[in-house]
Amino acid sequence: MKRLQQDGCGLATALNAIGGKWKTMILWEVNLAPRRFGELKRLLPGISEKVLTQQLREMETDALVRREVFPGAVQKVEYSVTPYGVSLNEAIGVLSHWGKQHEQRMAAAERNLA
Amino acid sequence: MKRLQQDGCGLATALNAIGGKWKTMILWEVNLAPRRFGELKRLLPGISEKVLTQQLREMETDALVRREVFPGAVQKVEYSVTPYGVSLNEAIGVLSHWGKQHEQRMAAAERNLA
DNA sequence: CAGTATCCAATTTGATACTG
DNA sequence: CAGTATCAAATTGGATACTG
Repeated sequence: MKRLQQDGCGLATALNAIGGKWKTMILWEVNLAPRRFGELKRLLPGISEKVLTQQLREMETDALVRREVFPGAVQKVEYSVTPYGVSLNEAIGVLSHWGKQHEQRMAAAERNLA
Repeated sequence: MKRLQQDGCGLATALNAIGGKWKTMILWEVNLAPRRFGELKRLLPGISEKVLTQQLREMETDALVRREVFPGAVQKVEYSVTPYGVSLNEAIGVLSHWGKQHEQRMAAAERNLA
């Protein structure tokens, strides 16, 4: 992900954190429960392994998720949300709420173009 | 702008509304005061006329901004924020706030990669 | 299982010249 | 002034095969 330029109001930082088509959904899933790599792949139909890996690595760098390896006969890696991730998820919730209130209207506006 | 698929939680709607590199800044500017096309071009260094036009049209479709033409010897077009735009701007404010609180930490994390 | 490595396609953004 | 029209460049996302 290319990072946006800082804008002095903090928004670029937040948008960088959720940039990429899947990060908000990944954050949502690991917020519900710790998830394994394969589990996330299954929960996010359509995502490729490459992209899932990329986004997880970036979120790990941003300390939104934590990656833990459990050694064993079968390798196991678990991704869980950090307190930072929890707080970001809450901020995102406000946006979701806005979207929920406006989705009917926006969808109608789109349709009226056709 | 390609629109995201609806996701049932409203987030896609909100992200579509602010999708595109410049929409949040455009919204911010017209929220401060009604702006003319040329004024926005000046206030958003680096944006091309094509992109500015596109994003304004989409925001107009979504009823986030209102476009008014004032006829005269010299043509004048003014863009102003709508109540919908105001409410979206407030939701975005929450994200900005999160970003503001985390930008030092995130910037440091980025640096530690190098 | 949990990734990497490649290669490719789709989109988005940008530069620029032109117009009513 | 306020755009349109083109063409090109930059990114991102996706499909797939392979590995420890």
